[in-house]
Amino acid sequence: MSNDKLGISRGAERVGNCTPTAGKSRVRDRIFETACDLFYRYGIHGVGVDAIAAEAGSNKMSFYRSFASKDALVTEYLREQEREYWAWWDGAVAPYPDDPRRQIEALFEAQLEFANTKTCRGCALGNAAVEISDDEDTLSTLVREYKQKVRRRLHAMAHAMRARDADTLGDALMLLMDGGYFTRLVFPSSSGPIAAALPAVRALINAHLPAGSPLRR
Amino acid sequence: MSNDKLGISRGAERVGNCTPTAGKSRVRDRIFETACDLFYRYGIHGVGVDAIAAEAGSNKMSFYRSFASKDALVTEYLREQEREYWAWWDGAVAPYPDDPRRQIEALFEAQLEFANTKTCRGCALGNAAVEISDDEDTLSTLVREYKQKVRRRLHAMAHAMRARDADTLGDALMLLMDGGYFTRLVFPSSSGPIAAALPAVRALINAHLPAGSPLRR
DNA sequence: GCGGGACGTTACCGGTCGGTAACGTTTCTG
DNA sequence: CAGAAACGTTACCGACCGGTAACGTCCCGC
Repeated sequence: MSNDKLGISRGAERVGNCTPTAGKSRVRDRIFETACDLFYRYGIHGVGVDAIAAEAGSNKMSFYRSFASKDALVTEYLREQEREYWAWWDGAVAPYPDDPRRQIEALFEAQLEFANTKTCRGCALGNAAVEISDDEDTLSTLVREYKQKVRRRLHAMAHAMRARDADTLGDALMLLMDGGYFTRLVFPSSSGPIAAALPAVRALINAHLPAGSPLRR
Repeated sequence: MSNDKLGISRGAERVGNCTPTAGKSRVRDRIFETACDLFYRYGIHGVGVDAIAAEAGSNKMSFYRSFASKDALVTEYLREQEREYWAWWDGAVAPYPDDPRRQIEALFEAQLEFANTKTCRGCALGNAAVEISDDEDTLSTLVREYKQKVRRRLHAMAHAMRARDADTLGDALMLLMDGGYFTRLVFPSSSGPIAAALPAVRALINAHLPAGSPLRR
């Protein structure tokens, strides 16, 4: 009777010999994924470690064997969100190398697509900025540096287009993007103002390109 | 027989036979103002009733003599924020009746001015949307109706300008405005992207006005 | 088969949360 | 002046918070 009838079905991914560095604790990953999900849905202050561990099918003690504190988990959560965000960004931009205008449009197209998903609750890092106070140093600097990086990237893309007032254009793009995330919290799917981002982006870019630019459309 | 126990006096209106000591700082008002300040600065979930009462120089018991629950206080806080917001809006718009374009620009000028204040922490109602979950019905509907009203007003102003694609223009303005509030949480004073809102607004309006419109600038 | 690491379980800690009871004290007013 | 609001103070409640100790159990690699 090798039939495993336990309620919690462990994955069958335990194949062959496990490399000592790869077979890290499985509970930790489950807890972390659950934490990311709950933090994004209910906010950092709205979820306790007990709820996280329970939702992951574990318990608080196992949680504290994998994470030094809730704060450490939150930090890791924010870092993971940033990592995924840049992967998403690069993925949206990759099909159009050397075409900064198309890249920007692709970014806002991808954002609209994301806003259409049911699980979308705006920008995780931006939402964290609302919850955390300025005196929480490690968290707030993490969020601030993320936002600064977004800004720099948009500035760089505007410059690559040879736009006049490129920084101002980049800032305006950032306002449209963050405004989309912000309004998405209230307006379901893409029925809200976020649908107007892409046409606004196109109009703004045209307004910042010289009359004879080949990028005008 | 009818002994009025727990008579919620509710008597906030000093109208009528006004006693000469009108305007005495009632505890309820002090608590409420303190709560509004703390909620705005540290978030709704970040402040407890004990801290509110203490900061107002009172105590928890007196708090619960004036408010049925923390939830009731939060509801009143959001309503007050909305009231102040529309007063601010009307004040910014009032100098330019029958000039919708100038009204919109005045709104964004006022927003930039507000962003320059030290106490600015973005949009109170919008921040609340991040903190509260969708299943908190009264709060979330309050915020949603507020945002819908903002959207309708911007649509109306865009229509009043005889803009083509007026709703899209109004939505884009909303994105710029909310993006300004959102980014202000991270970028201090008006050194952030919010400074680019006004030029973007002007460019977008021009792009939505017919070639011969007298409102083009 | 044996040791050890990963994991579950229970109990507990001090603190804070929203909320209440009972009782004094001040202050205004009829 | 007397009464009654309005307000302050202390103590308490159950629940939950982040975090820890001790112990039991399983399972894997040697």
